[in-house]
Amino acid sequence: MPNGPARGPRILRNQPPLNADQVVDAAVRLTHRYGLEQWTIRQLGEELECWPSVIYHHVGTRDAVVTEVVDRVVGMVRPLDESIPWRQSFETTLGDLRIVLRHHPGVARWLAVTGPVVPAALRGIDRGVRILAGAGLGDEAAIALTVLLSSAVQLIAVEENWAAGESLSDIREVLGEYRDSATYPGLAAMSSFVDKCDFDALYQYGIVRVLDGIAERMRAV
Amino acid sequence: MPNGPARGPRILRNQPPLNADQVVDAAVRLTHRYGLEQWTIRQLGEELECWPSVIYHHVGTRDAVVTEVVDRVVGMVRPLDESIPWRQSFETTLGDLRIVLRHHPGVARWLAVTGPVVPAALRGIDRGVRILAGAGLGDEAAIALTVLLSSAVQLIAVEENWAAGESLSDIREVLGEYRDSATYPGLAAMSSFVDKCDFDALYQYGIVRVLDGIAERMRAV
DNA sequence: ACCTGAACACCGTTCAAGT
DNA sequence: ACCTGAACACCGTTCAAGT
Repeated sequence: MPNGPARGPRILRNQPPLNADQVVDAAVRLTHRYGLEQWTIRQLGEELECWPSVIYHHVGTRDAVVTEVVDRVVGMVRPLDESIPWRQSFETTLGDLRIVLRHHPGVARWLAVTGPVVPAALRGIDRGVRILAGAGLGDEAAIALTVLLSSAVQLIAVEENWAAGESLSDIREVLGEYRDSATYPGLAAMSSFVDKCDFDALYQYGIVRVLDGIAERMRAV
Repeated sequence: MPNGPARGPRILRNQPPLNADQVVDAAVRLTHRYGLEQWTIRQLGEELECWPSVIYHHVGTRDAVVTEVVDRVVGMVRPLDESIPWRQSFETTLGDLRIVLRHHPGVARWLAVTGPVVPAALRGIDRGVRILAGAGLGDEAAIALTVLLSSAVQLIAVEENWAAGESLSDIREVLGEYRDSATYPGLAAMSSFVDKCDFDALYQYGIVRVLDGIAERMRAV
């Protein structure tokens, strides 16, 4: 008998040929289940009941698969509405962005790190810049949208990370020691805030602060 | 003769024993040179002329070494000054933060992802919360500081990433195709903004927007 | 206490060979 | 065209053995 656990797929493919779409579909499923960086090419092969090399044949490297997954996920976000006031349009779409990204852990972090460089994001960026420019920001629209979007995905990434609590030094654990500290009242306040864990409020607060800053800038320009 | 390249350190240690500090020192050097996530335990062993297992003996896992590096780097940032107006104090320290983090690539991203959970950051957090609370934000100080800090490290991480241009789909390359697009004027504006690459301006703009938002909130509370 | 050196259980990726 | 299956060159980590 062969020793050790099976390395390849347990069931040999006796099925119609795979294509790139099916590979990315499976990768989106694994991302939903485990997170974008929590699955391996070998796991994806098991999900598809194929050898890892088949994935390379249809899509390419792991990075290429990941980029396709992000593109799919970003494509799920409802686009900005140009027929309503700029602020309301952004609040709606950014709220929807959070919902979609929370269903696909790790994608927010990827966007924060890599930037929104997938095809599905480009339409939204174009519209976002035009809306901000039209609302009075003019040439500053691009930089303002960059700040707004990177703040949004960063806040979602922070929230995912706090919720997971996977890191070596978990933030709640570290701050918990100062929960009732009289010598460090600031840390005590931060500790109780982190304990409450109100992520809706964190996201809302951050987005509103940036939007306020942008609105003020509109008045000044 | 032994085949293949040497796996272990080329020169055997004939030196005084190592300690944890020296291991972290070396890791800080490698971080400065290559970035926090660009060196391996084996490379660190070569830098120290020791076997990888020695690192585990003195410090622990790679994550533990990384956390120590981040602590050291955060400790280099000039602390918030409580004797000047809150806004000036933050602008100064956040400017210094950017300089320090840019000298140690990858640390900004680690802070963005993991949160400022290293000992060296706690004093700064305590002071930051107290300053904001005293300036009129009261109970909102903790959430506001969270938003401000996460925006700052995120903007620095973005800047490092754009400068490196390491990712599969480089942002300049992707946007470059729309540089003179008439059908996507928003993307054209974004492309020319990214091309200019004025990172000082990006950081400054983002920080000032968030500070403006916080200042407005102070007036409302 | 500190270091040696091999070994383990993973990775992503490549490639000649099969059908 | 698409899939097989082994192999390569890495990782982080562990551990018995040496001094």
